[in-house]
Amino acid sequence: MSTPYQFDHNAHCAPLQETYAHLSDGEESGVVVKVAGRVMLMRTQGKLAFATMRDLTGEIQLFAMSAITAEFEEFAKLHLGDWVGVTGEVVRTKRGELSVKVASWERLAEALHNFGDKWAGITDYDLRYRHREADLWANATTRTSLTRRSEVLRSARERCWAANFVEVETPMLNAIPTGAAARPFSTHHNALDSQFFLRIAPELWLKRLVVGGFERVFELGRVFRNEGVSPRHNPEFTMLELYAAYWNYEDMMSFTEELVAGIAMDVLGTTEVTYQGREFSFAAPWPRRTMASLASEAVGEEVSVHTPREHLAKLLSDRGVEVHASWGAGRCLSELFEVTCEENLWNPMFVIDFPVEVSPLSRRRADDPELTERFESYAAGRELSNGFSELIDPVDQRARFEEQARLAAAGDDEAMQIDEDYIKALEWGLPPTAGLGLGMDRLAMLIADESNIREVIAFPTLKPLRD
RNA sequence: GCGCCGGUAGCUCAAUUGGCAGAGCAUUUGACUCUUAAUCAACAGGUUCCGGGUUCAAGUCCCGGCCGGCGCACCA
Repeated sequence: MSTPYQFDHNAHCAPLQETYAHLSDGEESGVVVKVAGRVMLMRTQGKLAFATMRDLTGEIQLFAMSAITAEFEEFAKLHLGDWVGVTGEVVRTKRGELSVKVASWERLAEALHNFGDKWAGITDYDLRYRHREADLWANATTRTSLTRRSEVLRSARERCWAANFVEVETPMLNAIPTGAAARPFSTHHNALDSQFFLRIAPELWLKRLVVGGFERVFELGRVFRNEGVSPRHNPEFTMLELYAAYWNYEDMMSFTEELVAGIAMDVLGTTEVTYQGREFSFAAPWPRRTMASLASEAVGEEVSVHTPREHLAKLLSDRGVEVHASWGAGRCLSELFEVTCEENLWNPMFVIDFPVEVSPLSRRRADDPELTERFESYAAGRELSNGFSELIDPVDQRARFEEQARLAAAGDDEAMQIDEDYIKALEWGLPPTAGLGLGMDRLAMLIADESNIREVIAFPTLKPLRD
């Protein structure tokens, strides 16, 4: 059966429901519209048929009568899920349901599979994730969560544009995977006969653009990390990274809290959110606490990056953490913070002043060179963003990279590699600059009130089926 | 990668101690001029994820594999 190549629809369900809310039972509007969508339910009754049709915006009933509907018998045999285009008058039935009284109709496409049980929908995770197109019709929460994600991305972009950040794109195929501590995916370019890695962060490229004179840049894009899959981790995820010349990390924290609160405002109309049954507020300002003070509070004694390394190591092993020989006091303090504090940080908060040992791209604090001007924001027990005053000194940067290379040699497969091109870029002069990386999937989870990252990713990474 | 749990009709789910593999919806056929998950009647629908094993008998017990959920690890 051939189907049309085109259909001129001129109305959507939800606006019709609104426009004709005043029609009383049995009243006819006299207005003919053309609507299109999928048949979700069908109730036939002899020479009448009632279908529930859904489009992007909502649902409306299609009211067919053998007396006035062309090809009535065929209409009554439509399958659940079939796409139809319908021309008819907007009426309200005697029983009060706003309807399009079908004069003529066309089947635009046939659905060979249904969209699950018409009451329970589709619940099987495997089916939902592998065939999101069906899940989207079967489950309203899938539609709202993915829509929220889209709105979060739109809001973030518009707010960056409004703050005079220029949107740029940097390479995803990188000869050296760098800018974060993570294991990369590798691939091969045939014509160049070269190994490439999918980027784990766009950070160094973006700072090179600042060297080049773009004072404010941002990139909203995918990064790839070859690590575990969990309800909070997808191998490819979306990060907003931005850099502002002449700012320090204090400026960037202010921008971050305003940005996130603004996104919540744009998408939800409020900064007060309920996540998994617990409330919190995105409203700025967010508290700023040093890592050392939070860790001290948690362990019940004063600790800092200057606490003897062996004492920090003991506090860690007391808590069941295996301490590696290569860890210095800074790494130990950072680990101590993570095991004692991280998951308790429910309300949005900035954790600041990270040890230089775990921050190879951050600028040292002027008053304490063992610490950096670095922050991470936390909400609902999860890291949401990471930012710092950028290290602009090429000599110090080379020393940091060399330290990373030593860690790599000692078996740390997430340590960074030395990037000579980046050091050369710094030698041309990076002005004082602050940067931010914000995990957009995590933010979308908070906004959409989803506990699994896959619910805010249309097609999450799954193991291919094989046999 | 490790641990726990799960996989039964297209979808949602049953199946007692190891004892004939079932229901609702969808599909097919029929009835019905105001239905709302319409209703009523009937037909059909199965490699119980895959492969071995134990047993008179396996959806159920054992071993291996595949895929998924959750937790841990890694990480954002």
